[in-house]
Amino acid sequence: MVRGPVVLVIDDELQIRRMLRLSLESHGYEIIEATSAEEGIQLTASKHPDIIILDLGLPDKDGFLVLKELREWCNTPVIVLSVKSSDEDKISLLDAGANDYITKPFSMGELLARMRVALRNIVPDATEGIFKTGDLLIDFAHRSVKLHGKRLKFTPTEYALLRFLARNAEKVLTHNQIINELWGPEIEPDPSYLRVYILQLRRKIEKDPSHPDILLTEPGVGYRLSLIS
Amino acid sequence: MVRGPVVLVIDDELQIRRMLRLSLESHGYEIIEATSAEEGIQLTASKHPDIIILDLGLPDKDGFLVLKELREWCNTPVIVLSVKSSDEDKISLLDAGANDYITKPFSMGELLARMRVALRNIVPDATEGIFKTGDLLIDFAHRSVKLHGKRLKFTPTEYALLRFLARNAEKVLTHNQIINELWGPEIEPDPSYLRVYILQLRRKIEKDPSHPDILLTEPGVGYRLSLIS
DNA sequence: TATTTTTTTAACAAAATCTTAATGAATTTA
DNA sequence: TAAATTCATTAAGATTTTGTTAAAAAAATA
Repeated sequence: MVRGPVVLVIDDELQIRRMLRLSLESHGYEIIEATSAEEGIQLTASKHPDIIILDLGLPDKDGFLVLKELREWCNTPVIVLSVKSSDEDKISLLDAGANDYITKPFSMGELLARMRVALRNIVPDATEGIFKTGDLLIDFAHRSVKLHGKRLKFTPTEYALLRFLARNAEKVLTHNQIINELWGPEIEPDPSYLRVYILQLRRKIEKDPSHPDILLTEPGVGYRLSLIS
Repeated sequence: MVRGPVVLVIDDELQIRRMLRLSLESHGYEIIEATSAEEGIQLTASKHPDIIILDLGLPDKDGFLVLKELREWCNTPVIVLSVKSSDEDKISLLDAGANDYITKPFSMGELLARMRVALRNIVPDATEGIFKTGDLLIDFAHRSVKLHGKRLKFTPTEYALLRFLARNAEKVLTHNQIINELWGPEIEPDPSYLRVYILQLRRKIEKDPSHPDILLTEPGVGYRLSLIS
């Protein structure tokens, strides 16, 4: 028996969940349901759905934040459902990583079609979930970094830098690319304090910070996180 | 200079084209316009746009057929614009390969956001941006150069020179062409230190730097990177 | 508010790169 | 063949970039 794609429906309204379950199952999908943001995030981590339908207006957390949190470590397609909303909301959700945005009431046929679009556009991502190089292990879902099995602490900026480098392992990232990623395009790209952060990361993850094995300098260009088997 | 993504707008209405051109250009896109389906298909083939905005209701051909035809040979993202339409039309267009569907009148912000979604979902072609000759392999996206699978280091100028030569493999490049590319047109074209860099490259990529196989001298003219199978 | 943590700035040391110049080898020209 | 031109090679000083430290400023936490 061929198992269809697994859909995670995150919605607190029973009506909608029931309706989606019926329609989706009759189209060969397998359904998982979450009734809160927290549960939704947990199920995403544990069940690895193929696609997520996220209703806005959950009781426990703003949909925008849910998406942001998900996108920190996974890029499963997300289709956002919402009663109605301003253009700004739509835009910010799409930019936060939503694949599509559908306004209620919607036609089931359209939702199904847009799900098919999202599923066929899946970007294969090698660095999903867990990253490993040498003795360093990063678990994006739990925002945890371990060296020799021992957990390390990172400030938000340090972690953002490490994550960006890890997501682009073996790729040379220019100073500007890194600064844009961390501080946004408005900030004057002054590499001077990028160096400070690089040093701080090296002090935490390298055996000998002045002779790095993992976080390498590419002189005149930027930095690169190397993959060590 | 960074060139923005190239957008092909296929629309017969001057008003819409003008509006899109203004907005998109102000957001850094480069615009190509087609006023008919036929022209749109031709321009897609000749100009290789990064994304296509296809208005339905073209005079010469049904939008659905245009999309079908495009999808036979290319998978550039297509966003469909349309005045209004039935759910079935939407669904059949999405299933025919459209990445998104927007109903007129639409908010420019939303169109831009959905374009960003479509552009970030593009699956990068792994073999694109990779150059190979003999045992030498250059990955432009990663800025990595490997010889026998071992990564080599290059200074910014060395890399710029190697990249320029590789991008123009088998072509004889004059001293002036190379110097213009690397140091800009203001610099007095003195070939003397181009030689220094050529030597440095040879030392890194050639088996026997004094009898180069790859980076060849064309006496009296310039240099050439040869392709070895 | 006081304390701690994190971010940002600034200054100097260290390292890498760029540029120049000088010399010998190879090639072309007279 | 000798002279002239072009090319290869080396090395060293100048310049730019990066590493490192420490302290001030800002933000978060108690």
